[in-house]
Amino acid sequence: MVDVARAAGTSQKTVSRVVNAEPGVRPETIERVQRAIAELGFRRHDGASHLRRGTSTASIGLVLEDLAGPFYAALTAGVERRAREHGYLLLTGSADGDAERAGRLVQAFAARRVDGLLIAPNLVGDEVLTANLPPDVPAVLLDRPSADHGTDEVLSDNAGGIASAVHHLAERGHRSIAYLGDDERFWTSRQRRDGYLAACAERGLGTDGLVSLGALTPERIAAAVSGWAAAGVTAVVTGNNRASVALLHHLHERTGPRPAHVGFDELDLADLLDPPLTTVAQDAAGIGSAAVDLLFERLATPTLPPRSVVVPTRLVVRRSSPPPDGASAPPVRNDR
Amino acid sequence: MVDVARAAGTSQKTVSRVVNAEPGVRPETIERVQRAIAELGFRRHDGASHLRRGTSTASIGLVLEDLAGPFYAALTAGVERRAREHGYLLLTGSADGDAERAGRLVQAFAARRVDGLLIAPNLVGDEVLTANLPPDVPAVLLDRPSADHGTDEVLSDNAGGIASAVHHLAERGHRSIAYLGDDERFWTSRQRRDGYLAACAERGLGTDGLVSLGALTPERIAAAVSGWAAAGVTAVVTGNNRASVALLHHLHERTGPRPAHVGFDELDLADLLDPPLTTVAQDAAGIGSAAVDLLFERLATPTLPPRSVVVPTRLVVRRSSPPPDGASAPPVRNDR
DNA sequence: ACATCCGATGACAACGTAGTCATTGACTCG
DNA sequence: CGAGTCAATGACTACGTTGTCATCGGATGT
Repeated sequence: MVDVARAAGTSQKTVSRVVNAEPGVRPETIERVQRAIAELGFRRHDGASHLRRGTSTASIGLVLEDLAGPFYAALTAGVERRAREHGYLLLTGSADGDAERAGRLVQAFAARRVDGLLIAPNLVGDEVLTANLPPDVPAVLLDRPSADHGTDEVLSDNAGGIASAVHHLAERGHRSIAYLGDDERFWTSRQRRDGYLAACAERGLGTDGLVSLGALTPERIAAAVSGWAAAGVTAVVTGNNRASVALLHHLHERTGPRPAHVGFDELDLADLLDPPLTTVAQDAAGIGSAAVDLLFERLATPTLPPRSVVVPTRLVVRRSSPPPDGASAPPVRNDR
Repeated sequence: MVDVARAAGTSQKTVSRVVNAEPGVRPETIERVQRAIAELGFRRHDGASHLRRGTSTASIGLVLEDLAGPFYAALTAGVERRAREHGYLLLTGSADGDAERAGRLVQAFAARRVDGLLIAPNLVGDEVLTANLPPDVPAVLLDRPSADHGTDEVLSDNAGGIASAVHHLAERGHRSIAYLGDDERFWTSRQRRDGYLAACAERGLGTDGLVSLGALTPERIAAAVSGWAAAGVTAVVTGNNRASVALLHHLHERTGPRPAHVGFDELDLADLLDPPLTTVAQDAAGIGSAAVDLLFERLATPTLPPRSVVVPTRLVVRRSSPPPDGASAPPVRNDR
């Protein structure tokens, strides 16, 4: 600004006025200053401006597990869109399963004076995570609960989504429904398993020996599926898209009767599979924008009590979930 | 720092020394200062530090078309990982097809004094884009060429990738190979079409009436495919994953002989489709990390001439690209 | 005992910007 | 014609930090 002022023959303060479109500058002065700005290629230093004004940086930090997954990508897109609507910029970082890395990201974001943090890595333990959250920066947890519900959180309706899958299958006549979940370290994994158990209990369906949680190795899946077949299982619910894909791979490589299948998480090509996969679609972008909304509300009113938002899921019925052999025809369409 | 200094009974400068681990502070003083820091929850203001030091902000800005797509998500993950390895933070924003929005993002990033820009939106016209690039911030274009090659760029081997698809099909005995591409506004769309034309010419294959570029509406695809069938086409190459999916949908909903099909861009579930789709896989993460590498090289040596990096593609042969009827049958490999 | 040196520390300025307040000069009004 | 008003502008300072240089007290050497 000093250079511009010299070029325009004014003071630095007048340049500041022109840059910020403050009133009280003669039109011809504005003109001179703007010409000097254009000539010198001047651009205001936002950091210095924020420092002097004491205003916020108009930015938020998003910590993810891994940007490349479809769920996190859609979530990030939702966050970014809503943030941009408010004129905020988005800083992103992935923890990649490393709690220390997540902590460093949080520290780095806080040091940059982001206005708020959105925290989504689901591999990092609750204790580690909440212990590392700076107390002076508003944070919203995404797709994971706050340890003591002392922080705003946005969750998918995991239990309800799984329940909708179970009810859908039960209504089509399935009486023995199994659950294939991912590693128990994931909170969502445990949560969905519990949703499955609750829905089955509500329906009076047995679940003994029908739950398999753990790493999604081909061996484990083969063992689980063959055990279930022997036990008369006619339908399987998978707890996330990695489990769905793993089960699909298994079924793809083996012959024999195919259980009905509903997968949690939408798959991009679900309707091009054979058969098209019935899924419980999560609204990842909705989770992201809801989190940004919570954050802005807290920025406006810091005294708000911690809130928890549950984003509904949507059951997308396709053809992988027909009634079991011998059952009556389902309402929507009749397969096999 | 002033508050910390008061609490620790030192000067603010000594706090600065402790915070930056500068030598020449008595251990007990360090101890006192650190206790005060912990008590007050002090955290250094990185913005002020950068301002005073005159150093860079250790951040880069990434402008995308749309974060939610798998290509951009993988690209972003590659960028973020490499940036983090250098201790840099990543600012992201989506243009969503709006050139003005892309321009605003660039301006906002530049005002935040990012050290460099990575520009990937492929819907924004070259002229608009390059006109809006600030001359004083190093930029790398991703997956799109620089108008006059005056800027560093990282491109996928579009022509080579398409050529590998054409050669693969030709070697399996196809003599009439069609090309289904996305809207001609996309540079990659034109580029890949040209790659197809060149490869066919090299093989002596005709292409008259075998090229269809445009919006991927069901009507257009149906018209193109039925025309091609009449013309004796036995294989189709699709120019991006949206085209692949569109063609798959069309083939899925219709009966009759199925042309061999190779799709540009990997699909997550390509191997679960029926038949599993042969694809030309792009290394999106590789494009991202290569772009970051180019950027850091330019930051180190600003006088470097503009460079262009081409990231190779990889042909993933699956079962959707068998020889035409009448040729010998390949089980999994076996050509022609 | 005195000069010297050195480790530890603090005072001050400056990075680029914007808020506060004073100054200037032209203009209006009685 | 003098006082008052007002628009336009600039001088100065502070935001939180770090580089430079000065200061201070004690230990060392002769």
